[in-house]
Parts: sequence; C-alpha cells; structure tokens
Amino acid sequence: MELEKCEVTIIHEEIVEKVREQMPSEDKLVKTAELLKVFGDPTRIKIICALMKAEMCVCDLSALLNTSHSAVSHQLKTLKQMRLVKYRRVGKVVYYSLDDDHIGKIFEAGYEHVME
Amino acid sequence: MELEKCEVTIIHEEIVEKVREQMPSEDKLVKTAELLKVFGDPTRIKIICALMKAEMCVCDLSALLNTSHSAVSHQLKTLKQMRLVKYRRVGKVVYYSLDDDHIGKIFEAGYEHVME
DNA sequence: AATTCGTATGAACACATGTTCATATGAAAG
DNA sequence: CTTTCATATGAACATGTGTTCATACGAATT
Repeated sequence: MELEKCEVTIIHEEIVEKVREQMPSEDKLVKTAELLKVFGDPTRIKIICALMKAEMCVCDLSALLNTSHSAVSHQLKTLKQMRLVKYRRVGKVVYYSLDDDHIGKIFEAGYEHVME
Repeated sequence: MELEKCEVTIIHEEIVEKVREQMPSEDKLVKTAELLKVFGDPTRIKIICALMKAEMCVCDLSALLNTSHSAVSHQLKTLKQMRLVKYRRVGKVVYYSLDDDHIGKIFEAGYEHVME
C-alpha cells in the first residue's frame, strides 16, 4: 500500500549507512537506556544524590526525603538490581552507598545540564 | 498509631541533617530526573546517539531504527520540548540535530558505565 | 488548483511504573 | 521464645508512557 512504500523511503541513504556503521549494538543501547531510566525518577535520583554525600540506611533516607519506608525500600531494591548501590548490614540496620564513583558522574552530567 | 511512630524514627539525625544541607533544591532534582528520563527510552536514546553522528531527517531515522515515521516524529517532539534537539527546515524535509554538545556527554556517561 | 510526500498530531490502546497497604523477614533485646 | 523494630516484599491501584492508526498540515511539483 501507500503506507508501505512511504515507510521504505530513505532520503539520504549514504548518511544512514554511515551512521549505522558507527552506532553501538542494539543491546548496548538498550542497556544504556535501562541504566539512565533509573535516574529518571524523582525519588530514585534523590536517593542517588543523597548517597553521594553519605552512606545511609532506609530510615535516614525516609526521613530525608519525606517518603515512606516502603517506597524507599522498593526503590533501593531497583537500584540494587541495577547495581547502582551496594549495602552492608550491621545488626538490624542496612547501610546503603553508591556502588562506584561512576554513578555520581552520571548524575553530575545531568545536573550540570539543568544548571545551564 | 504504630505506623506513624515508625515513619518518624530517624537513626542518624546528624548525618541526615548534614546531607540535607548539601542536597540541591527539590526543583533542581526533579528537573534532573525529568531530563535523564528522556534518555531512558530505547527509541529516544537511539535517536540521540544517531544525531551525535550526523544531522538527520525523520525518514533517515525511521529507516535507521526500523521504526515508523509516526513513532520517530512523536519522540522527536518530546526531545524538542526538552530542548535536546534543534531542527532546520529545508523544503519538505526537516533536519534534526542535537541542541548542544552537552547532550552527547550525558549519553557518554551512561554508555561508559554500561561498558564497565 | 490538485497531487505528492515528508512531517506532525490527536485519540486510543496496551503496557509499564511508582506508591500504598498489609504483611512478612530477620536480627537484637528482654 | 517473645517482642521490638529496621527492612523487605507481594498485591493492588492509579497514573504515566510509547506505539499504532488515522488524519491533517505544508511545501514543492505538476
């Protein structure tokens, strides 16, 4: 149909091919998107920003962010699964911190852009 | 109630206060999250990555990413609204490019982390 | 003026996502 | 071993989000 023909129309075939060669693999791009998506939630980015300053437990973060323990814990689970935070247990308390310094750099890159 | 009491429990009040002082404003954190959220979608991050290499039109991107014109156009609208891309019109064709070099830096920061 | 074709856009739909609520762990203290 | 309290987790719910489909716009070409 018309639609089908239109979908295949390529204006600058050479450029498309040249860019295609330079593009990272689908897999890597999807993983990058998945990583950056984690930074795309207010609660999570606050947690990340807070952990840049100090190691903190769920209660600390809950108090700092005015968010329920449950919400914080759920988001920490997400951050844990994506390997953005690590933790150590001391008795009943679990202390969370950023998994490595690179996490902070991603936040900084975004934050700088917001500051113009 | 029990719940209420629990919500107010703070383990390390000094740390919480110290971190609170260092935290950016709510507004800036929310804006940073909104910005990084845009990078958190496969289609959009592919568009951003492609535009790092060359200026391209909707048809080019559609062909490169194997995505419908409509989907590309919708995502470009989002990117436009967030000031991540700019465009210039030449006849019927609209050429899109990254709004500034900093956009690429955010992508790089995430991509590097994926590459370990 | 009518047609072509690249782009834009609104509505609708399916799906993902974040919070809340209720409840469960699990470690220390009594 | 029972209680306490920090943390974890599953289900449910409301909201947000990305794509598709249909259609419209707008600039060139005829």
